[in-house]
Amino acid sequence: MQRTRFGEMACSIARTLDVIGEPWSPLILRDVWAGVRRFDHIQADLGISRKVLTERLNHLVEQGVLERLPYDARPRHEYHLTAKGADLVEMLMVMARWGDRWLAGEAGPPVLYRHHACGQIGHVDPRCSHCGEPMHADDVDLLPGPGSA
Amino acid sequence: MQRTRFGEMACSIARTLDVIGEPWSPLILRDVWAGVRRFDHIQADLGISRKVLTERLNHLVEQGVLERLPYDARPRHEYHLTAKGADLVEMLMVMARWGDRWLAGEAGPPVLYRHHACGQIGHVDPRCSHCGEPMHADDVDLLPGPGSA
DNA sequence: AAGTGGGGTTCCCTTACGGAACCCGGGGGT
DNA sequence: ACCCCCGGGTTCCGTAAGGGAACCCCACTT
Repeated sequence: MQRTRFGEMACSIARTLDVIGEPWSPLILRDVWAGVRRFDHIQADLGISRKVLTERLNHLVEQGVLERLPYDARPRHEYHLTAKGADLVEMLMVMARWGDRWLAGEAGPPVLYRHHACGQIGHVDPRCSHCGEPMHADDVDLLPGPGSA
Repeated sequence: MQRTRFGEMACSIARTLDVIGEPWSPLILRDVWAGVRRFDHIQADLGISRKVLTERLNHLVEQGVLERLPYDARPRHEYHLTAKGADLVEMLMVMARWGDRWLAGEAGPPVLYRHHACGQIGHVDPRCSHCGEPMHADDVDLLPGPGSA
């Protein structure tokens, strides 16, 4: 949606926004992740306009985040996450965690996450890939990397 | 920006998008996190229109993600992350990680993250808060929570 | 032959973005 | 005292994007 294209910036956050930063895109990914995979189901679930849903789905398919798969001999298809798209789900889980903490209020979280490995309800916890200790805002320094030109 | 307000939905992802989902907002938070805290500096760094920057900053302050702090006797101020805002930085780090993996290409990541605890270059790795094992798209089941009404 | 359901297009209206110009208050220089 | 600058916005206008509803095409089903 944005007039300014973020993809040109030397910033991985900006580039990521170019793929999934348009309005509705994260919610579409959430739906597909949660098993709502068909055009009309997504449209009904989100209340998004059909026009915009078409645009978003096409963009996400072009970007390799979703793929369109037939589920019938007729021209019927479903949207599925690719590996690239499945990798975005951690971003969704982090967003959900933040909303649970800061916005859910009295009622508590709308959705719980049960982790297969331990069978318990948990949430996502960002840790350093190197040492495994927590990795939050104040735990890192930013340095220019090879692609910083 | 979105016409439809996401805040009403029983979904923490949608509610989070209501706070930081408008175009430019994540990049503004990135700038403030990285130490670019003043109106004109952010404006120049992003190339965003002054009008939209004003709107975004006001919204982020209203939502308690940023605070406006004076840095001079004159009416001069800087924007800083609140605790609520600092907690969003993990989302930025996850987005950056995804962009680094899938979009950076030959040149490599534009920014490196050095973790204070271990002093090494690393990236954020989402793990289960309960057992500490990795938590990715296929590692969880979604269950209705207390706030699911 | 008429109906239905998935999956989109098309049209029109309104809202929000982008850009540039303008404004305002407090110093500082001369 | 006068003028200019600088941070931090506000105003105005043209254009592009979102929302909604109607329409369309195709492959069955009855």
